[in-house]
Amino acid sequence: MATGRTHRPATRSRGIPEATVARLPLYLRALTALSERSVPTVSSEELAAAAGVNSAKLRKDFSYLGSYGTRGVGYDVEYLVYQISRELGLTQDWPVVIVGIGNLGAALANYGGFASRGFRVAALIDADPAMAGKPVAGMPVQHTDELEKIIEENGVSIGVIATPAGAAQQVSERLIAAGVTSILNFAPTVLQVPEGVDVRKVDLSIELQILAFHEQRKAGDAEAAAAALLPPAARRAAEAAANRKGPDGDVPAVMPA
Amino acid sequence: MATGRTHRPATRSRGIPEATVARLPLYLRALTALSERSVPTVSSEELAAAAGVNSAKLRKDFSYLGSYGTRGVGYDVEYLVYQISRELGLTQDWPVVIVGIGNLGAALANYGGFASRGFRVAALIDADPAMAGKPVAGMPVQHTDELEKIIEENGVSIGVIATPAGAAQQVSERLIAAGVTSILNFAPTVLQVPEGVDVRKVDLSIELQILAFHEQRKAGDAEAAAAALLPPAARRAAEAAANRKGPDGDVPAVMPA
DNA sequence: CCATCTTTGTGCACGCGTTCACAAAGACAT
DNA sequence: ATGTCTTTGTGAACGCGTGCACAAAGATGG
Repeated sequence: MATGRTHRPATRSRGIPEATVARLPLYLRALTALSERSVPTVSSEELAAAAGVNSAKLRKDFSYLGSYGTRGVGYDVEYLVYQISRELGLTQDWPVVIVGIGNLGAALANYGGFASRGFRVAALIDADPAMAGKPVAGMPVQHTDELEKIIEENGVSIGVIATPAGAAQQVSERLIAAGVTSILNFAPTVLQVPEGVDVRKVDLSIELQILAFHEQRKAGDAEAAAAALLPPAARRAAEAAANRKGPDGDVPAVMPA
Repeated sequence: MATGRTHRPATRSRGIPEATVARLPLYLRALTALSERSVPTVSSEELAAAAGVNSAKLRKDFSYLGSYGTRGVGYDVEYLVYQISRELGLTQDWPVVIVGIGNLGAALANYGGFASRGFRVAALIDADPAMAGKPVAGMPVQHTDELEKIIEENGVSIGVIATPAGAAQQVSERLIAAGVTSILNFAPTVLQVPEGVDVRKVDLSIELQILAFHEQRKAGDAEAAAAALLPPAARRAAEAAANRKGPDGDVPAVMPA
């Protein structure tokens, strides 16, 4: 997957382990799909398969919420949907602001996943005066000057940062000063935030690098294992590596982020 | 942060812990910034601060790569940049295909973070015939029919899925059949993949839900602290009642993803 | 060459998360 | 009622990751 957690100092929130919280949305999605198909109950085994986790883990996760299952039968889908939604705080409306309406910010504004599940885009904010007033996802972009006013008037507590890396820290500081206490950061920077503010980061570049590491390992293993018996993918990867550009192989092909 | 890992069965790759691998790109970014400012050496303390981690953790991470530091001095920035790049496999070129050129796919295609660090967008692929040939990020979109050919001709081993949820599983199967062994999945679905294929997922909706959980907890804590010390059961009942929106309070306010 | 000072590298202990395996609980049939 | 069968809920063991704290290593100055 593509993100890591930030600043969660092992503070188990209300007795529910952080790892469990991170999986609840996964369960919720699977349960919602079952609910749409009018499936009344589901066993831990089935649901675990749908969510891609171990069934024992799922049962233990649910046990933190309470005993909502029936032995010999399974879990009531509708009831569980409600319980998880409530636990995650999705029974209320969360106004969200998106700061930085470039390619990514615009894509986020158009993303359906925001609108569903209780998240409402309260405003789109950009520092470029030329963007002000332009409609994106059926909503006029507002200038950064309005940031504090928007947050206070709408009671926004969650902010999404989709600005360039250079602006992210400053934006986060303004968001926090205005009352935001949770930030989803798409900018490739480590945000420095005060105690009590939650930051989660989504970093495409980092995810790719992690994949590259494993990819390289696979290729290397395959190579070392046998020159013969190469699986097709590894063989092609090796070829691609051999096709490397330029004979000057000693300078790392790394560029600034 | 905004991602979770998938299907990493505690298989410590080449002796480097997965948690360390996930941090290497972070260090690399901080080091690259130092390198641009022509800083020759850096201590574990300084670098850890820049990367937002504990200095002991950083030193232990580096110790898995080898002993690249000098006691009393610190780490040589350029050398470390090279070593980490090599370890992550960034000294070679990784051709990548992006499947699903909607808002998000287009944003990804335009994202600078791909072009840098050895990742090269080899092709943009979409199932919509109307998209075929249209230029996105200076590159013509190709139709899904060409998927297998593109992957094989370019030796692509990393695929990015930015399609709607419904198409993701099928796309992943085609990618894998054609030789892709690492997938970065932006679609809100759990991909079912065979052994040996790495999947990382980026799920905006899940990240927001996790933030909402903590946000609710903060609000709840403040409330509970302010109000008289109600027993947990009573408090949860009160919350449930307060959280009901509208008069039709028995239907959970959750929508399909 | 020796003393001092800085900073690395790591042994160790602790806590979280995962998984196994099983007893308890309930449904269902007879 | 009673027995059987299914599935939950959880005790316990294990392994990974984290962070402390310190000894070893080297630089630097006299």
